[in-house]
Amino acid sequence: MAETTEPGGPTGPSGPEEPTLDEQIAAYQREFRDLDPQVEKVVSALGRLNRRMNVAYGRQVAALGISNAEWEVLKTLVLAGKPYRLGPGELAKRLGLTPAAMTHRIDRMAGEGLVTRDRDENNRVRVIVELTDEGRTKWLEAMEMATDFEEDLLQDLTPDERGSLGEMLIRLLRRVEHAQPDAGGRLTDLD
Amino acid sequence: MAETTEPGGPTGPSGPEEPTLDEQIAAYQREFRDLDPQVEKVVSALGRLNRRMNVAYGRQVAALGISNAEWEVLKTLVLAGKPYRLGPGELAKRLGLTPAAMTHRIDRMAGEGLVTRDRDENNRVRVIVELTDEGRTKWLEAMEMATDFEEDLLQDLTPDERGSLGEMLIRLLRRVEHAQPDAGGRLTDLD
DNA sequence: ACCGAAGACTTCAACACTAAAGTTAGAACC
DNA sequence: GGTTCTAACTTTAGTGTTGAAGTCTTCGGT
Repeated sequence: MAETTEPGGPTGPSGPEEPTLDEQIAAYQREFRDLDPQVEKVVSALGRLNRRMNVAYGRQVAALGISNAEWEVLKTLVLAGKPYRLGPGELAKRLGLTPAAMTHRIDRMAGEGLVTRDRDENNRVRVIVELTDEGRTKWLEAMEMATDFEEDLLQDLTPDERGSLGEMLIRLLRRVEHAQPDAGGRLTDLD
Repeated sequence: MAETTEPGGPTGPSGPEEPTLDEQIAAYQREFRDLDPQVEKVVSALGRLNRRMNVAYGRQVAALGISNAEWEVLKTLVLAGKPYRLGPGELAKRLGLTPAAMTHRIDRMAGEGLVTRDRDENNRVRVIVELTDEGRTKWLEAMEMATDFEEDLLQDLTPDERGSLGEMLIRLLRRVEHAQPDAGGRLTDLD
């Protein structure tokens, strides 16, 4: 409830509250002098936004009976274009996973009928993972939900604002990609 | 030189390449008509940017001998303000973890001397996790690296641009928070 | 052709997280 | 004052991921 944390009385049965974004920035400034609040605002908002969005995506695809992880695989295969085929190694690289994790994920998805796993005829070392029709249908359903959600998310922004937001994000992206040439980028952690 | 099954001829010795952001959007438009490229640009850039940033953060804190996950805990405790104390349950809620995961994470961090774990004197059901001096020092070191990185990241943006970027992100954040009142927001998946 | 080396995936052991059941201290009630 | 309820944390079982070792196909030298 909208009650400020009252120190002193044994009033509050509830603990401390999660800080809002502004409170968080104020707290950092208190604890760490050398901080540009404008920079921190952008970075913190980016982080929070992405976390919330991932939670939202996760819930949506869960309604289709697939996990966020599986959806990522479907997206990657579709992005590869027809005939929607990639090897486990390539998939792993694009998804930022180890080959071992990829093997297991493909196992699962093949068991669910979302993809097939076959050896390459011409080179029997290689394995080919291919999207099934069912997998493509799932992708399409997820994509429809996702785009609806994304449209709604950006609803408050004018076309001009959308354009300049996208342009600025891409500039940031370029900068981080230039500084970090993707050398074995494992995601140590989640968000 | 067994070429990968590549439609379009023996183009190159290397396999298919990871799509750039523009290629990705073009591919989605090819596969999925009902797509606003401007929206997709914003969303895709957001996702990629966050992924790269997390990899970067992970590498930086790894240099200090801690994981990204541990850094999150340190940040949360510092944000709580002096005397840098929170219960496992509250920590779990703020980090989006289950209490079980929190127990184990605290175990580890207590073993490393980053936090202490004690029972509350007044209420022996509760446990208090408190940042140690060493933990606070780690946080400070990580914070210095992080802010340097963030300053560098935003270097190409003018102060006006930074302001409007932050403002727009906060608008998006509000929208997603309004739509999703954080009802048990578990991160089903990472990225 | 044969043998060694490299590449691509899989298997194995260890670790981290989730969901659900279990434990224990404090509160509420009669 | 004892029984039951609730809250806060821990333990257990199962899933998913990493890093390292293992397997099997293909390539390159002699």
